[in-house]
Amino acid sequence: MDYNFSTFEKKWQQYWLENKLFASEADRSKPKFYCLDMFPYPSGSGLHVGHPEGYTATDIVCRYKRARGFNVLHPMGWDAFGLPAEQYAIQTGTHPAVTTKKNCNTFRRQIQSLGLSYDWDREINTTDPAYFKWTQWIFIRLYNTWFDTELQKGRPISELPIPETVKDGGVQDVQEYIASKRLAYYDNAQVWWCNHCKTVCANEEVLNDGSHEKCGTKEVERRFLKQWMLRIPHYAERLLQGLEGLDWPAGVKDMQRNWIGKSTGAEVDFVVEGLPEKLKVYTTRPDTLFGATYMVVSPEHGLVNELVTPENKDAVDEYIQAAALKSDLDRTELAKEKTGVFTGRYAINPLTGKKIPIWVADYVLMGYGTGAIMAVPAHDTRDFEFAKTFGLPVDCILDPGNAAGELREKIIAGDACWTEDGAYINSANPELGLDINGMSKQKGIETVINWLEKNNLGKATVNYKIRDWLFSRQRYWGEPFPIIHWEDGEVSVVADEDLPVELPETNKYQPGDSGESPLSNVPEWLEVVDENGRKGLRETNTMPQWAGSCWYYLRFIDPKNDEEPFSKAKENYWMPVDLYIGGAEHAVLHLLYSRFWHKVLFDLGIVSTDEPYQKLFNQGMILAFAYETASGSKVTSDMVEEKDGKYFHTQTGEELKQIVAKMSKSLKNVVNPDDVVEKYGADSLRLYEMFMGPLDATKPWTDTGVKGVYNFLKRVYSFFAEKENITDGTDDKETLKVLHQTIQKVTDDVEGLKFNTAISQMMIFTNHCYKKGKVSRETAETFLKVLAPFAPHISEELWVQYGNGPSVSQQAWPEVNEKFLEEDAFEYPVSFNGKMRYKFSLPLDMPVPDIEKAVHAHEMSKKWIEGKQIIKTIVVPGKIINVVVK
RNA sequence: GCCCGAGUGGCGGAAUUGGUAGACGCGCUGGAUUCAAAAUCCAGUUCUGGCAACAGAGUGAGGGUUCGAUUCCCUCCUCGGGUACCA
Repeated sequence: MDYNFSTFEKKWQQYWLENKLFASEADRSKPKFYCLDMFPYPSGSGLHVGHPEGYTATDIVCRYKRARGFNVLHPMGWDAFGLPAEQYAIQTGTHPAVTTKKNCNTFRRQIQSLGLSYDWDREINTTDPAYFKWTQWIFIRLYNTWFDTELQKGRPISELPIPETVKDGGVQDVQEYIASKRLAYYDNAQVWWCNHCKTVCANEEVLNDGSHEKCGTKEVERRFLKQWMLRIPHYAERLLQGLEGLDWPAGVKDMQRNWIGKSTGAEVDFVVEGLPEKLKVYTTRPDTLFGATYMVVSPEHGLVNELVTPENKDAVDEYIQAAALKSDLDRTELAKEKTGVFTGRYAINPLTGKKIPIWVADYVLMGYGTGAIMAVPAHDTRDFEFAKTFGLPVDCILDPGNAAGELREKIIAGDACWTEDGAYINSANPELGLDINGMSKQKGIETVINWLEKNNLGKATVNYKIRDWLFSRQRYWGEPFPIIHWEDGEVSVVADEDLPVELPETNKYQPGDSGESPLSNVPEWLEVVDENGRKGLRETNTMPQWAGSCWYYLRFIDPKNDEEPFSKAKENYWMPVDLYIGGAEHAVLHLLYSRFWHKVLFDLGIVSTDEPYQKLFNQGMILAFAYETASGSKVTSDMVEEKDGKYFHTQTGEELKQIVAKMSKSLKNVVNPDDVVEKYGADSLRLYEMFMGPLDATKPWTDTGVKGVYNFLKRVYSFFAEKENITDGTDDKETLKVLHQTIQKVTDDVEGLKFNTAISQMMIFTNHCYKKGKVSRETAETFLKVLAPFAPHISEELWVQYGNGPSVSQQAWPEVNEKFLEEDAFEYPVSFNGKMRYKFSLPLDMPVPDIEKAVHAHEMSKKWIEGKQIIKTIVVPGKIINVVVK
């Protein structure tokens, strides 16, 4: 019986589609399971083999869950706004919508060719006005929400209390006050600008090396532009706390915690000589205040002009200008050498009463804390470097004790820096009633904060690294903001009933050099007039690509609703997402943004859960083998030949080294899923993607590996399609045991997302069938039910060959019968001093003393016991026997 | 620098409340089938020594706990990911 997958794979895909076998509706009588894939950006190059990895995993889980009686929601859609389609439009004049539609069609065809059990009636597209209408609707909700820090909760802007002092200032002041509290606001912001893409980008889109994540060029710089921002830091604590109850990889939680960057410390006010203003600093080490020997303000600090004395003005101005011209990249690249300049001004250390100089230096960032620090060079490495560079005093106030070893003397002398715990020295001022000498770090911090608060010089403070989210782009192909700027300065949102604000037709997609969006070139769209004849301009920025993916999981619940984003009853049934699988590259941004929006919607009573994604799993990257010469230069795969496990250049004959690298066109090692489906079938592709290794591991693709699973399916087909192999009788004990072990193992492994070992168990079962030659029809059908989630096409095909009606996908999952797994004897491995020497079968119910006797008397034991003394014998029933001899 | 994760045959990988290291697959070797090849089926395959029985070594390196360690603890090395003047 030949395994001609191509004769039936298409047939079954069509059957599933036409009969809507995987469509689901909210149904309270059944338990629900919402299983979500991170939806793709439909690029022009089509699916790569990384996509089906996660999709197959969720598909197996969904098919399994259905068989277990769950009502499964398993949707797919397109995150289709984005730069490539727009770049293509600039080059060719093709409207991005046209390109997008074409790419979506390719993606849909490719995904459907893998037999994935999506409910295609729920397909969504972020670029569809019927979808982004609601993205705009949510933006309006963000705009009309403020965060009540007291309640730690977002509330409607109509509930915002306006202080009397603000009211006294008039309407303008009230409007400004309200604007300052909205979660979405419009402001002049220093932002990253990419000269290549002609748009701003978020901080997080600019990589460490100063290149833009999206285009890879280093043409990014700082600019001041009017921008939309979202106040995500208000939700920092909620976003941090919310992680606790989630079933997410620990690494992703760590990365989010890291990104939020909570730190606790204190704000301290320093008196400045000759100025009425105090200089406020933030420090996590208020305990080291006795050691503060100078202060630093960032070049952008608001007080710099007051601080600088006339004789130092030129030098400081020059420094500030130079710092402003430097990109952040330059600042960090030159991080090894600290720069700075003295303002000429002194502050007073509140504990020592000493005059300490105030410097300006760019190692202090304006965006964190108060933009000013107290410098404790003896106990902070950055301050230490700075102090050494500029010859500032280093006063040690913490004795490291023996922990520092030989370093200790240098530290105490101020010639080295110590940031760990120790015992304080020189840290007392009897006049002020403060003495922390001898205390440990923890105690010291508490004591100093208490003292500062009592004396009104400072207070305990919490700080977060997370910044406001830059939420606008100067591009065409994105969601328009539902915002109008009126000629009198008022900013208003478009009324809900006037949504969506659609994109205008244009043929000029090229953004301006100074930050104008292409939308500003379309006057008939841009200019509006209200009923009173007041003129206004629409917001010409568009939303970033993150916007559409922030809430798509909610739209899947009710994708065709044009009255509301989704029905509340349906949301209540399906949420939260029970399993969310996607790449680790979204560990921070997408998942954090999405959680933020969700929490706002939760606070406003629009969704019923505080968190959107209950369980998250990251599939690993699929890599490919690549080849390089001894000097490290890469060789494309078509120039490589293998001989006896070694690799050689086909032209030069040079021996090459096999390495593992990302698939890339330049290395010519990209694997196209279409080719694999064509050659080996969809079931083989699915099975191989799962068999390669653990789902979360990065692993290299090999064609021989695909052949391996293809061979397995071929064996399955030729055995189970051969009528002579299938009997009407019953099976022997051994076969039933392997069958039920297989049900057990596959069940456990699917629950644990360990598909590779599930497949290996199915291989063991198949090998067993070959050894037996014949199995009962009942056993064969049971096996097909187990195989079906992994290789659905072949399972359907064999299922009907047994005279069953379609479909195996609608059969209940088989139950394990423990009776077939029970054993009455166990073949014990017998060890002597921990080394296994022989095996010995004994009844499982044999008492331990009898086992010991039997082992000591065993023929094979003689050799190991002779001339030695038995110290003891360890028997773990059903596991192992170990005899300790001497 | 800091925070995660991972190092197991020729290769992908399996096994962890501490209990037979190398399941399953690839590759390789031998056999059957064939005029022959492909395909398929069967057997073998951690390394070293030995015809074999068997013995010794063995999960990145070194140390420790234990009757017993791939699994737990300490020190170190290598690789991958994240992050970096965040006071």
